[in-house]
Amino acid sequence: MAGVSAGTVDRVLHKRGRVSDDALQKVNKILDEIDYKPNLIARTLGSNRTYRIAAIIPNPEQDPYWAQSRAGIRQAEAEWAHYNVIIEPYIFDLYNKESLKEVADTAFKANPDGILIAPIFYHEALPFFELFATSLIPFVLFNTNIHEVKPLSFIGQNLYQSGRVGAELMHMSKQESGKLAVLHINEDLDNSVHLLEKERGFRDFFAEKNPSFEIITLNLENSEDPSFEQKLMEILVDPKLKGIFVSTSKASSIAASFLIKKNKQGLVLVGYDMLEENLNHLRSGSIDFLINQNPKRQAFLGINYLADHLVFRKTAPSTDLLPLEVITRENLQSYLDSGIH
Amino acid sequence: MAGVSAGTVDRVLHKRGRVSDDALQKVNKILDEIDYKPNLIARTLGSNRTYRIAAIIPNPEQDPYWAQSRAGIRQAEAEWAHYNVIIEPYIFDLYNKESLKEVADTAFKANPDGILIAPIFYHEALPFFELFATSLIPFVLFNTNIHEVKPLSFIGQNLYQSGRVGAELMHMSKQESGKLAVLHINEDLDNSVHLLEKERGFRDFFAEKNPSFEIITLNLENSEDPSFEQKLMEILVDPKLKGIFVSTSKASSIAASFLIKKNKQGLVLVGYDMLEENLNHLRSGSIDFLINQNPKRQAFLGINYLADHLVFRKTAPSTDLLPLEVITRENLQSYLDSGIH
DNA sequence: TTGTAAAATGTGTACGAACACAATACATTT
DNA sequence: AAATGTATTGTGTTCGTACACATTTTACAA
Repeated sequence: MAGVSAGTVDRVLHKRGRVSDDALQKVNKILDEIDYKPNLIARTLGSNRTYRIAAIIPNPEQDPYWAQSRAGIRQAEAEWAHYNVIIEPYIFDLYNKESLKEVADTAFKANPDGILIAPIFYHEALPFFELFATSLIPFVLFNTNIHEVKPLSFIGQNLYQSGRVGAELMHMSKQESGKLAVLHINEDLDNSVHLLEKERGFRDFFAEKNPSFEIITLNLENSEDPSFEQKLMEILVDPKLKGIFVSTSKASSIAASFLIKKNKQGLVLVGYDMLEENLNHLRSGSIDFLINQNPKRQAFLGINYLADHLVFRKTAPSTDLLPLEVITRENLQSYLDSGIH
Repeated sequence: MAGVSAGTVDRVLHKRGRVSDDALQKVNKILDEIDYKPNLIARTLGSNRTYRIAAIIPNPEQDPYWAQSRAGIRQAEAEWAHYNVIIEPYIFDLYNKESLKEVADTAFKANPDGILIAPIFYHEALPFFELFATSLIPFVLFNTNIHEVKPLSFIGQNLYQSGRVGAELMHMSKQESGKLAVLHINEDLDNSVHLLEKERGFRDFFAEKNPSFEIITLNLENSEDPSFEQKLMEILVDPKLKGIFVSTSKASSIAASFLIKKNKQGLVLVGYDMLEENLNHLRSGSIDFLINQNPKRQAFLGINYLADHLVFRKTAPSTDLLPLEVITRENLQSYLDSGIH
């Protein structure tokens, strides 16, 4: 149509240079006129290349939360296998910050076409993003946002709002004023910034809606700690305590088990995530609500955004904040039945 | 590899016949050995055909609920455009059963490759499914299930469980016993079967968990009906009334507006769906909870299943019951932000 | 005018299938 | 044995693009 060969059109389309101004004009004119859209199918067939995506995540065996992320990656991998997209997992130790560095380094040296990473250790992860950027390797963050870097995409949740939802649920089920506890169980100080965001949302909600509630914070480093039980007990004995908001997924079932052990009833317990143990507590009534952070879907989407970017040149959303799903006893099954939705 | 030509392999792969037993054996042996998986990309390129999907739905302009379905179809259409999948909408009158028949007939005569239908009029829709089946046109039902027919897929929700969730939410926020009203506003008798499913779930929950609640049912045919206000008022004046469970999306905001108009406060109102009006009531507090039926996603998935079936020969789930999402004031925005998720 | 390198352009094949059509093999009839 | 028909098998083109490579044009110096 433009009176030039396919080769020239190809050069224009891919900006490979080596095209005269004259030809460039002619081709672009036609391209514009016919509103040319490349056939993505033919493109992937033609280029016939394999894309490798490195997935840098904590060891799934150390925490069921991360096992769900792993599952999401697996699912995405299956869907993209047809397009010659390969996922290479790089697993680091959840309790060892140095391990993240080593693993990320290995991943980088493998020179992948894209990187998905859960940068749960801020300081250790930070230097890598420059590396990725200068090497022009697109990378996607999930679970933990790091605002300074500009990833292809971040996938997670609004933590502040998440805390507000937790507060709302608690307020809903306990109208009479009293005492509420925010419980953090976390061995990592860096990560506590994120947990504090949830707490801030939680407190803000009550400050606005019902300041008569007294809210206390309980920071526990480790559930295996000998002082753990004692510290938790101090708070639980207070008869005015109406509810507990637990800021992490693993801790939710720990807290619930503790309540059962101490035979404390009538407390509202709001926790996080659909881990097997949490679900059991939800079913039996020792946990009242779970807010679903959907680690599976987060990782799934992360791979999707990368693959779509690589294979189809689609633009990924710079941030994708997943809905704050409220899981109760009655809607639980519907969530389990519906796959990743 | 099997010592035969590509043509013979093609015949074996597609079961076109005209292959000797000998060749069949040889090809199948190799196919099995190398675990042959067709390249779906190359297949769509090679076959180079266009698929037409007929979408038979109520007029989106008559109801915001159906407007959301329409939006879901649009979104799916955009994603499948690359694969030469075309959606042809067939719109029928939400308030005219005959219209469904006419429109479905037209759709069928256009001889589409697949059909998505919201069969809200049971009797009128029923005969078409035989037609579709004998013509070997795959069809997907959404919103309303019709058990007798065997569609490629049904997409909807567990209505009984949905009622239970509504009850659970109400019970959560009103511990003191009292009276509760189930409100149906619906001009269609057939459809009321579905609403009754929700009611059954609602009642069952309280029967199990707290039988001391008295539950009454209010069936209203039309909000424009002159007796509408009077009938509703009769119930509202009862000081023991603690909450209202509204079984349809459109009615949710009608009920909320009514409460505001009559200045009734302190009632828990549980309704359905993220329609604009409902969201406003949720934000202002006149609606407490919405259960999201996700009409947009239902239709979106319906097209997806059909297109995946046609283009990639993927097997669709015979039924896909979407999660019963609980929308509150605090998590509302997160749902709005996250697209179709 | 010629030579030469760089710039610009064109050509051909591959990607992995689908499908139309040609060609061959085999059995049966004459 | 030739002719015919049918069953089986093979070949070639196409889909829309990517990319390697060949070819042509241009600019400039000798």
